[in-house]
Amino acid sequence: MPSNAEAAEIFRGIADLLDVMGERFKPEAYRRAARSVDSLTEDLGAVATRGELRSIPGVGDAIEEKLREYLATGKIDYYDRLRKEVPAGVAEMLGIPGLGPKTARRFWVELGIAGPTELLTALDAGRLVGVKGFGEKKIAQIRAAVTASRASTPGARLSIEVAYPIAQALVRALREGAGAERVEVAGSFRRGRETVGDLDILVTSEDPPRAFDVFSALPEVGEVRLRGGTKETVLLRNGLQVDLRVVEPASFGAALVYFTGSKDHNVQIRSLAKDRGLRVNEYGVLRGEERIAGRTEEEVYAALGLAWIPPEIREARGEVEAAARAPLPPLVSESDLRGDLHVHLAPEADAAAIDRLVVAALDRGLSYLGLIVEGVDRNGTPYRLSESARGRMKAASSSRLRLFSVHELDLFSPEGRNEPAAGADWYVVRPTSRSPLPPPSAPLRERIALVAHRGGAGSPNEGTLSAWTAFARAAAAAVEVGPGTERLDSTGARHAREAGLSLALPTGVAEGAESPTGPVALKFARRAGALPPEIRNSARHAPFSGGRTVGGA
DNA sequence: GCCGTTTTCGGCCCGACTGTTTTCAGTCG
Repeated sequence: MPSNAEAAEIFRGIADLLDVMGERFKPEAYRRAARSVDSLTEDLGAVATRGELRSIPGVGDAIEEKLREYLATGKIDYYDRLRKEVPAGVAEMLGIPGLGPKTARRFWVELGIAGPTELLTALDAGRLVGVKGFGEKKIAQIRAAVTASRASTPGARLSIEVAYPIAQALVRALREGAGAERVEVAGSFRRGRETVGDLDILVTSEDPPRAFDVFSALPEVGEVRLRGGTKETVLLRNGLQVDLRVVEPASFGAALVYFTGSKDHNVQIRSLAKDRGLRVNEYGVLRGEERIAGRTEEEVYAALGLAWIPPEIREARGEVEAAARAPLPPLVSESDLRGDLHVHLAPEADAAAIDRLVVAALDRGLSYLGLIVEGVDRNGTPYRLSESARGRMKAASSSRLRLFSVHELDLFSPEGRNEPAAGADWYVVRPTSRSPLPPPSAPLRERIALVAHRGGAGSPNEGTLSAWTAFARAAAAAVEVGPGTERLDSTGARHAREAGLSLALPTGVAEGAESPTGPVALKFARRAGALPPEIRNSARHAPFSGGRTVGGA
């Protein structure tokens, strides 16, 4: 069964092998194609059927040919031939930090070292001593790296909702302790990718060494990997790598653009700059030696003739062309949200918990909440909100904040409930089987607030996603976006938008001020390019009432 | 191998950091 992920994986394998063989530009070409294939919202097979493989960024004649071969046969002959030329272990050595293609090739060709295991043996036998370019420190460094990469799993990425509180804590500590005026987390974290490989933090500071000292002394920090005049790299105790860079205020915007990426986005704006006789680097936009922009991101984009581009969509998917034509329409932001359709409280939540929730919701400027009073929890155990909490709901509901009761229904479960029970204002439904999903009954359809995904671990595959969005369309219901396996990630959200569905965003209001749920859900929706009118719980839509959708999409 | 309203051929981001070096190569992001 061919899959987009497998095709991308093969391309990355080809890139690694070409790297070792000393090719200059082909490896990047294959990696670019791999990234594009990974970010598709539909199966390659469907794209191929329409004859549109060439429209995928980074796919030209040669790679289109290889994609067709892969779809037809499940493999790519070119890859198999490369693998015969280069031992698997040689490419594997690229995974060792600090060891790149040049070194891997030298080990293989000059010393006959064909993998991490042989490398370790060679190190123990002292075979690297006296080899040109390998001094004492370099040898020690390689030994440490090869040992460490065997112990840990290199390249492991952390989910953004796990990284979120860590990033918040580091930012707070830098603001308070290091005298840093501006502190910003850049990189894929800022772009709102589902996972982050490391954190890139930018600060402005009069005294970089002090900022580094304060940072290295934080309890989260395990070891300092390297420290220069402007950059420090540390490894947190949990294994996450964090880069801290000190930037002057006049360059802060340029540095933020540069380190936010994505790589493909940066390449695109650089080549645009070049066309205009300009140069872009992390210090600014330069005409000759003169810096014409750099303090803010807006300034940097403006100097290139572009409107400011939100970080979440900087993926070289047409956003640069759009920003060259006109200002981009504002993506959904926190201030657009008017309510939450799907609030979970613990089963033991009492009347006081309702009161706390009301305060939190009013603090955030929300005007309605849909509270789950009955449903099924993640383990399939029936869930029911306590009597005292349910009793308090009526009294606590006011014209400033309306509280609605919501039933969660597992559709097409063995018990097979596809009919609304009495006593709920609206319903959150979770399709539990794959296609074909029969559409909901008419009385239920009227009162579905949103559809939540019920998947196993990881993102749903395209088949599941399609069946699920088809069901949501039949129900005229919004689909929920955000972290966790019961919601759509940004790729799923993009798919849903393309299918014409509106989205529902959790606010995390019941989870406390530190909860990553709301901010992460927002990033996912923005990454999918969602505008306020497409969000069911934005100001553009009134809440459900009397069993009817008001202003629904 | 990809890409182009200034190119169908000749480019392809560029600077920090480290280590091994007498001026630079490799790696990384």
